[in-house]
Amino acid sequence: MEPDVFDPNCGSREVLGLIADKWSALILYALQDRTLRHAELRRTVGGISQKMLTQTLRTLEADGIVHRVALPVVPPHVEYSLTPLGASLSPVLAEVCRWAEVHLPGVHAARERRTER
Amino acid sequence: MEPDVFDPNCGSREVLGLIADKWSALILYALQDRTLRHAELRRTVGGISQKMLTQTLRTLEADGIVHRVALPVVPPHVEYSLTPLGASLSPVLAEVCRWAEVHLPGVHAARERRTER
DNA sequence: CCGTATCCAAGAAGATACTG
DNA sequence: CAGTATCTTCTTGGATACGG
Repeated sequence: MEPDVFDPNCGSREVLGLIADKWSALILYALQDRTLRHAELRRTVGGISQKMLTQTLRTLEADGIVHRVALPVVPPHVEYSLTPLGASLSPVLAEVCRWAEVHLPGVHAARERRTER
Repeated sequence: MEPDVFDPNCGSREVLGLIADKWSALILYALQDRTLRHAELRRTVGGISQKMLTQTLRTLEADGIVHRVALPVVPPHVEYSLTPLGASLSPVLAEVCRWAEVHLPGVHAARERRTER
């Protein structure tokens, strides 16, 4: 039985949903090859609210993508890093982010071609 | 001025949003290196409604990712294919889809480790 | 065959305030 | 510092019916 993202009943569809949200890709991109604390992540990923950061991190953690370490000190010190599974996904999403950065002019050009009609 | 997906005011953020929806990645994946008609696309991408298919195609078209050709015949015959811009994005998203298919077991395993506690 | 229009439900996401 | 809780707003997406 082969996984098939085109099959709506296949679990890989949910996995796709994992990254088809507003923040996951950015967080994974930020965490590739480094460990960041909660506040650092929040500063890196511009515009994310604390709620969405925590929420997204929890989901990624539950799916084995992100590893969370809470040091029992006061004030709290929590570190986030990628699991091996996350490390395998990160470069793929980083590619998507890079594509967005590189082809931004192309998309803008296309949008303007539309509006000038 | 360099594009930066971490900057909430940078246009590349919108571009990311382009693909951070439920269907774009699947449609792009389905269209890589082939032309499909509306109904064929709908059959290929399992579970998509006609509304979401049309809506997503329109957005992709406006952003210069998908090319639409409507042949003036009765009954209508409409073909969708990728533009060069779309062709540059397609392999990146295909990677994401393939990752989802390949690492599905890993994600499931992580989820089960959680629930057994 | 392909597309549009409308209505409706569910969930995403932001703002704010509060706790160990 | 990190996280939770609650409330409200907005968007997404599905169902359905109709039109060229």
